[in-house]
Amino acid sequence: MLEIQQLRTDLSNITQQLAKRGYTFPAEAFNALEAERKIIQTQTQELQAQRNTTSKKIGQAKSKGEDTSAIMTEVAHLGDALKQAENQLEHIQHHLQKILLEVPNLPHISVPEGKDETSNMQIRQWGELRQFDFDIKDHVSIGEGLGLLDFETAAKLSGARFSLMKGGLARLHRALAQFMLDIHTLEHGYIETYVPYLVNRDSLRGTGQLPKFEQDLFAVTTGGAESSSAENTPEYHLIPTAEVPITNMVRDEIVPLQSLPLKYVSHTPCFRSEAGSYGRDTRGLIRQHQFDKVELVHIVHPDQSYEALEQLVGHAEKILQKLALPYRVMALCTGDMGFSAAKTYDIEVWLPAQNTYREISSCSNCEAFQARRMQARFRNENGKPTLLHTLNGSGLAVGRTLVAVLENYQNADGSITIPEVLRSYMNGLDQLGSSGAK
RNA sequence: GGAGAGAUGGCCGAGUGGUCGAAGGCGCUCCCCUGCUAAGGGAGUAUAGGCACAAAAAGCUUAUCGAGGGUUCGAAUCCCUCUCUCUCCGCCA
Repeated sequence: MLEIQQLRTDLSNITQQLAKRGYTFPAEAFNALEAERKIIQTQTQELQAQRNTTSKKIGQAKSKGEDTSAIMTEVAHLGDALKQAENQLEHIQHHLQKILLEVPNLPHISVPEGKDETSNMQIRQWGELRQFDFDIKDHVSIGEGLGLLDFETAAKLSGARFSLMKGGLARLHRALAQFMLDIHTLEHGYIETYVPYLVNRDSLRGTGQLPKFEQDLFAVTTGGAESSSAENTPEYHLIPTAEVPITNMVRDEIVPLQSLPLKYVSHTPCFRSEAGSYGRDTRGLIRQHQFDKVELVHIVHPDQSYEALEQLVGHAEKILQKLALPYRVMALCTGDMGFSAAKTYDIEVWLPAQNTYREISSCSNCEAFQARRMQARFRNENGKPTLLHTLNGSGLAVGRTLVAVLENYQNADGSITIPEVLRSYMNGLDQLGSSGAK
């Protein structure tokens, strides 16, 4: 959410900046509402002041035992006028709020301008692409070839865009998550958290998923309850990312200055409806309704958020480096960034079978955008409550990392070499496949 | 799911219709006193918004005692709904 004062005083500039991301701010509607708001609010407050002073007078008179009927008739008509003004004001404020909640964040000055991903800018590249001397397979063929990846059964159990892993593959998946958690907690100083996977609407509004992106979420109703009618809106949604529960820990809080920065990591499943992505990435583990992710969140002093963003990306990169998976870091352009982000780096891992880099992490500085929605503040140097800055990033998406490991570490016989750093999590196993791992 | 109790400022806690944004205490800040890191005295100490203004300060003003609604000229206080916490019972991985 943007600051409304900024919109009042600096509208044309803001409209211009939002246009860079392809968002058209409804300036005329906003101005009209603001003009109306100003009049009605002033009027309402005047009526309230009038009511307050006369009520006080009545109180004073009564305590002296004086007759109050004269004053009483004076305020008799106040009530209706006041109620009407209050209703009108509330209506306008609602409308304004609705507009505000749907406006995306302003891009940081350093963000490259552009319409879509073709304008994203490569920042750096890491690792050597492996040369294969055999015909490589994609992760689906590899996993199914091993008999450890089974989309058919997953479809029977649930439907499209679900997966089922077994044996060594399921374990490798777990190993990856454990490995990531250990690096982030032991080497990068994050606090491990276990969080709810079902959250309420306030939380989703706080991080920006609601009200605009409800169709991307899964909603949950209590068993046996009336199916969700308009009145009966679902109480919970499945988290699309751990960013939601983690970041919302500071919602409506004022944290002490000394506790900053807060750095949290959590491994959770994520649930996304993938509405509007029909036909995209239908094969394999890349785009699933349910996937695991290790999420990193920073809650920081506003002066430090861009420094924190660099650190955050570095922490995610570290995982790929330790796994020896080649990747590149991209700065997203204005048109490709998410709703809440002021600046985003994507990390893209090399997938040899697709002969391309694919997104495996997205690290964003949301500045005060989420904090303003959440009223997440800290007590600053002068003791004043001040909005925090929030950042989040994947460190990393576990399923996609598994895809990268399968494809980059495949052998000619269809087996997989287990990356060195994961072997201690695999009971010392160094290969999945021919040597007979079940 | 059943029965009961509760939710007040950074914290504790008083307040059952009128001058209450809220006693008192603790904590914190500043000042005074004090031959010394003690004791004492004094002052201050919520947040968000609106108006006006070039801007800041000051000013005027509104809202907020878990949330929302209601009664009333007037609500922390009365009524209704909801949320959360605690105790006991039931059920449950």
